[in-house]
Amino acid sequence: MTTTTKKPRTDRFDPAIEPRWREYWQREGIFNAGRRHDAPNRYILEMFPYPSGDLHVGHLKNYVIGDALTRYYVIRGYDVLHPFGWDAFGLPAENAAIKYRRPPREWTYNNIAESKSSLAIAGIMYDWSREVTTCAPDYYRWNQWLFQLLYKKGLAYRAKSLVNWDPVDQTVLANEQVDAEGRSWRSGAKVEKRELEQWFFRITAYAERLLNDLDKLTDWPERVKIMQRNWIGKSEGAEVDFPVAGSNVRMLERSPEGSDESAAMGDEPNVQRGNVQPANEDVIKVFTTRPDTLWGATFMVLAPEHPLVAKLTAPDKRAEVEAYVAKSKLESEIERTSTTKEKTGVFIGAYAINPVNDEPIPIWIADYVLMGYGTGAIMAVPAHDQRDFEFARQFGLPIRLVVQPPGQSVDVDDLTEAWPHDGVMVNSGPLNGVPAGKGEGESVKAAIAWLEERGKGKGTINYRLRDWLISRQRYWGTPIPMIHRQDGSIMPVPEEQLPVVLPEIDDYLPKGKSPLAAAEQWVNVADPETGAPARRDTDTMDTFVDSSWYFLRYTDAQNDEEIFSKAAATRWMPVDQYIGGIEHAILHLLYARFITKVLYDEGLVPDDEPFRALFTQGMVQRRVRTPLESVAPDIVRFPEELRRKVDLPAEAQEIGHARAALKEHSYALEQEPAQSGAEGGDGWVAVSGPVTMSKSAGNGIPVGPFVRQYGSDVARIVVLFAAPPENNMEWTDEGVAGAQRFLNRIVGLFSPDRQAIAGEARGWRLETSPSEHIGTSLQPLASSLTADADKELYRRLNETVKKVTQDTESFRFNTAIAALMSLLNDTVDYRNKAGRVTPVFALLAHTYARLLAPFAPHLAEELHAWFEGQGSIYDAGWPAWDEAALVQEEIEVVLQVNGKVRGKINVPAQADEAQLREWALTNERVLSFIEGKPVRKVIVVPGKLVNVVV
RNA sequence: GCCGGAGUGGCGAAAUGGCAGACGCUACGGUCUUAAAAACCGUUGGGGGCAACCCCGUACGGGUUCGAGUCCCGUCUCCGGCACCA
Repeated sequence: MTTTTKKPRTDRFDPAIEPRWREYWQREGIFNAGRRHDAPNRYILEMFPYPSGDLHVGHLKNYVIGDALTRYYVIRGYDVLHPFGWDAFGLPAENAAIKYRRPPREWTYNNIAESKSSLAIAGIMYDWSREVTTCAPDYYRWNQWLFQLLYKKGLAYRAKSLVNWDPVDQTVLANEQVDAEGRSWRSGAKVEKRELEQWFFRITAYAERLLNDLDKLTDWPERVKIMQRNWIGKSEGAEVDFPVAGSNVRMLERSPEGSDESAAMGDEPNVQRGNVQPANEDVIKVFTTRPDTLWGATFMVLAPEHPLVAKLTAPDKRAEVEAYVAKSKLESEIERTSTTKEKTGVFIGAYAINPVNDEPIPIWIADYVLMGYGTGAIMAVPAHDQRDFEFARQFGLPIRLVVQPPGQSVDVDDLTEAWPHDGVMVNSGPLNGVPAGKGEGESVKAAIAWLEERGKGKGTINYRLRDWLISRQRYWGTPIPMIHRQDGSIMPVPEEQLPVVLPEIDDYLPKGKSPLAAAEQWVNVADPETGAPARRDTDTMDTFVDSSWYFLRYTDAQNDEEIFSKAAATRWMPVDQYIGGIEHAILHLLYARFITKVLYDEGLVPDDEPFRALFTQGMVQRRVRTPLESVAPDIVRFPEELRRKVDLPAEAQEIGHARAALKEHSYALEQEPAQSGAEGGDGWVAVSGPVTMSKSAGNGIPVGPFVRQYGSDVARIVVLFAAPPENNMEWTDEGVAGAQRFLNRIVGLFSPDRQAIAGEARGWRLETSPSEHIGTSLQPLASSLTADADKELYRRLNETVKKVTQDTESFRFNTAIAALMSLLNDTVDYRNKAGRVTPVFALLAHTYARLLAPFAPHLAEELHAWFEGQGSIYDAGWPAWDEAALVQEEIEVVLQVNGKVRGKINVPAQADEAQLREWALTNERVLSFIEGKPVRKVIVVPGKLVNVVV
């Protein structure tokens, strides 16, 4: 694949042309925002990356998509904002710092420099004057300002929260750092839940708006919106107050004689009532989506962490309860929420009073009830909830049917599972006979009305969304700009003292609290009001805070007076097109929407949604070739001579063996590719399926070397053509060769004619009017065309302009490029037959360069220089198709008999229905398939087909 | 378990309800070359036929329609998200 000739060949795409154009674009500021003041705006944005250093071609995909769109809108005459920055705070820098004993800052800025140079080499163009780096004080200053804004608005608060605690390393762990057995990834110690004071953002206050406004986002992928809806997890129901019973209550029991009675008869509940004492002052609030089943609540379950557990536990149960609480504290989230686990729980020796019938019901604790959802307490209705049913069976608790399944009588003893479906209410006092359901006149609404009338509960809405825990006991992040005063109160660092600069420290290892706590000089401050000794908050912010508003900072990145000016935000926001990975479908996008709404409520941004359109691109994958031995031990037995060159037929059996063994590990057996010059493969390797390009998989192709050898334009075509951009795509050598061939063919077609094309163009030069939306029109030439071949090429050109335009705007880059390939094929044929440069061919050449501009920008600019000699192609305007030219004079119409294609005829395009019908019914081939049968019906679709039904 | 999405050649994929497989890759045959590579030309869903052509074919089973890859119902498989969420 490497060319041995040193001189660039004029009939091939030469990557050596690229650096010149990159420098030209940079110098001329072609892609800087604000270049066309009066033109309409576009804000195109790729999710900013964590600066990981050298980029590989997999990283490039995201940027290539954004770059293609940017170039498309620039050539169409828009004023485009296409900025870039770095999500530079975060754990990897800290881990590297711990490992290499160098400041995270140094490591981070080195990586930024490397990544930036990769982007430059690839010719991905940004307005670098707006670069944003989140670890720079002039950025995180505004992060701190934002924190204080939320604090002042009551949206930032401090509360205790359960976190994963590694008792060996004395540190807090993220959920992802705890394995399935609940052990720390680093120390291997059993992780505990520990309660710590943490900072939260009150995102739940925006839950309803975050949910409802999803409907406004018509240009977001449906699945992302669904994921956000699920995450917010709205459910409607009721909050019901269960008073706690005093002493002297008897447990709810099933009466022996009642067990075989049909519960469907609407009898009095077959239970005995205890002697109910007046309730003590404690009330347990319960959230339920099925308040109509209250009459079937036969016990209550609290989360082990529920605050009332300690208080309510009977003295004789205390030891047992405390043991259970301690045990569940040690369990990981994964263990605890495993659905296959058997139900466990402990009776705490206390009773609650069911408010609908004053029955005492026992209170249990169980880990299947989560403190984090609803109120951390449930009423258990075993007949109609599967979890409660399992719990009741496990511990012999009573089950009472209150929803009668339609058309069958049910004995609760025979139930094998709960009945969570519709039916008719029974055993439910005032609700008896009401249909079970959520609609008007149905049980849930009736139950809520009943509760509200009596002050025993109220209809309510519950969200699964939790408040956002933003404090981290970490070094490499934005310091939380708060001061803890002597009296225990907390106050913001005065605004004029911002930023609170992250101090330099030596030891980044967390030790139970933030590493910042060790920076005594930094921590100790004077109380801004009293001058008394006070201490800074030593936690840093979650990096998701940094990334929840960076797109706003781009609109006014140099502003050191405010976070951004309202005018700048109004000019550019919302982002017209946001591009990034699906992995951010929930957290980042939800947080960014939340912060934008907060700023909107402050009157700082013009729109309460940040991203008008969202595109989630697929990843770049590549197969990994590894020595056989490293895949599976059994492959080692593969005879040595077979791992070298082999005689296939003779050794087929062994090879088959190896192949089967490899398949078990999802690998394929392949002969090593021939080394250059050598004949055939000289050994065998195991080849994995396509896996995402990454440093850890070792299958990334570095951007720099690739671009120097093949060219950025080749990389772009590979990535954009191989598959629709939302799909994962496999990077292969064959794909690279195909892209190269495509560009070579373009150069091969136009290069020899460049002077003639430039000369031919003189008379009817394309108009260039950048501010015009539609671009330049192809029409001027149309009327002068006489030859059929010329007319056909002109039609194909217009057809292609239309397709490339529409496909580009709708992210179908693969089909846009396919259309360009197809037109190229036709044009090569045309040029060979014409034998000279005709006006239509020259027009095509000029136009083709423009159509190529979003996808192979360097070559497009080179072609433009050949043909037009001056200026950038991005100021030359985008071609508009000539709609009239798309109409063919003669078209092919398909003839069908009973829906099967039986022939085709060429007819004038204007032929009307009657004519088409006539031609079809007299067509020989059609007649032969009719075979004299009577014609029942003839369907004519003008311009398309005629279907004869017999 | 719940909620989504997707199943089309050897592969990546195309196809406003109207000629299934555009475009590309691979493979095979050919031209050029001492040879190879590159480039160029041709073939490439399956089956049948000397041929003109014919039959079958978009996961599976039904349905709607003159006509279904596309719409509807059911089944299977795969992928993704959530998951003891009361």
